[in-house]
Amino acid sequence: MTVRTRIAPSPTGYMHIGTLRTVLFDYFLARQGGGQFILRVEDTDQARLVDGALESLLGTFQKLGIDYDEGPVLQADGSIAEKGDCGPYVQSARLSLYKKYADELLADGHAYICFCTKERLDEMRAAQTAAKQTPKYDRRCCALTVDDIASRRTNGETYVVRMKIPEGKVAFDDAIRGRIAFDLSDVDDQVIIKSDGFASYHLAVVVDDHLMRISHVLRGEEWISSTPKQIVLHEMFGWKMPVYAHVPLILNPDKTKLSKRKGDVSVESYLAKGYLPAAILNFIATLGFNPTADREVYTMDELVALFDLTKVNHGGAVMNIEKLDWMNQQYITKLDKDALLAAVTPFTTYDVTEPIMRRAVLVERGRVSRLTEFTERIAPYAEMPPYDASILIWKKSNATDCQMQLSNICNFVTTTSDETFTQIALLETAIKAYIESNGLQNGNVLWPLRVALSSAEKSASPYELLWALGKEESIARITAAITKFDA
RNA sequence: GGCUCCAUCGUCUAAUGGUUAGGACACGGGCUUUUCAAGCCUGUAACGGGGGUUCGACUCCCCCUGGAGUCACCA
Repeated sequence: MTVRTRIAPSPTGYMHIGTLRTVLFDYFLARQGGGQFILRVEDTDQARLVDGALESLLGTFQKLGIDYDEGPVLQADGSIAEKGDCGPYVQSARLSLYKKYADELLADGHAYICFCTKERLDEMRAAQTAAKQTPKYDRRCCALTVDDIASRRTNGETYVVRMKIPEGKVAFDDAIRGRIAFDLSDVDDQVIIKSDGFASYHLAVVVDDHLMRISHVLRGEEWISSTPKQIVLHEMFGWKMPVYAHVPLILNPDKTKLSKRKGDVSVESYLAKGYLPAAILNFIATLGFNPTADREVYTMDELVALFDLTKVNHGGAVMNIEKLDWMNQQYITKLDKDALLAAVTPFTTYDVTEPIMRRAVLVERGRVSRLTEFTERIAPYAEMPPYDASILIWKKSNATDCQMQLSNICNFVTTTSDETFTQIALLETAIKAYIESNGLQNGNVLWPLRVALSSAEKSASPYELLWALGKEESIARITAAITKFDA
């Protein structure tokens, strides 16, 4: 069987972190078996439409580097096209299709027209809730005659179409959790066509999954309880059910479903905070799924090869941001130079193609866990911040010695070859040889040198600083430090 | 409240009847080191409770407890 998975987000303007994980699992499943991964957009709620939301969603797929085989595509000129032969892939363009299938259900007696107003429904639910009953539609409109319905429709009364849930039990085999059963007496007569003529989720998803030949439906755990409605719909149409797999929820620190109120829920916000796409992908893919027992970092190819639906955890997972930070740092460290510079560019106003700033980024990369931290870290390389002369003095030394050491090292740096300045290791060797041959103490020389170059008590090593700043700027900074003692 | 799902360190997780219950993040200590970071070594820390089944349960079954999700003309 060819695996055809799909993700079906509603276009809200951002990609939920939970959606991303489902995307990843869909992607892994499709890619490991030569299947297809399909993107479908569920925009049947007119009230929630957001301008430019689809473009933004597609843009996020591009930024993450996740490709799909069918669905809407954002083109270079900003317009949206589609690929695949099961289109359209946007539900608002499929209305006539849903209408047709709803009519079929109506004709077969599997659905009925309901004129009940929102007010009546609200009252009914309030009463049921007060009586500690599960809120459910009371089927009053089932009693309507054909003539009643015809006249009320011609009078312009608005109505919805509800599916008529039969009696009995229903069950399915979840690919992650195993068999899950429900009693249909607990299931409400779901609205399948809304009064504005749009299909509701339940009808649209069943029709689309069937028409698009979806073999595996991966979705969040919050959908488990609505699955019986979709099973019933499949039975009414006589269609084969896809395999369902409900992935566990991603949680707030308090273990409730991840929500905007309690933290960042969008992939875009993590991107904006300076997390690398690769780190986000790695981190989210291994939330609730553990490929091997002894490793944390995986490439997408490894994940595709190792992914196994039956190994997906059943319980929800709290996002451990500190671990994401750690993982991001791992990825920043491994980035090749050009990729690092390209990644940092959007996050800083400094020109990282300028030699000193470029080297500053390379030196500071090991001390940064998010891209947004670079600006602050490389600022001292662009302009020497003011500092107090007292911090130049090594704890085991004094001002007189400090000034002398700086003068001497300044002379040494002046006579150091340009060739030596091309590599951190060469600088380190040269400085250490200087200290050794003059019978000096590391601290007496290295501490003031480093502070003179960085202006800070905590910083990169003097060798890294010398390399990043270059000979000329280094000498200028050391000279400035020496004169501080004369003031 | 009904229905459904879930349950190993603080967090993410490994273990598929027999382990000193392993790893990662975070935290503590140490090494390295001029400082910071990184790296390396190392420490603290978990099977929710009760019954079964079994020679033997983290692993299988039941109950309890706890947590979560869901009960819309939102998806």
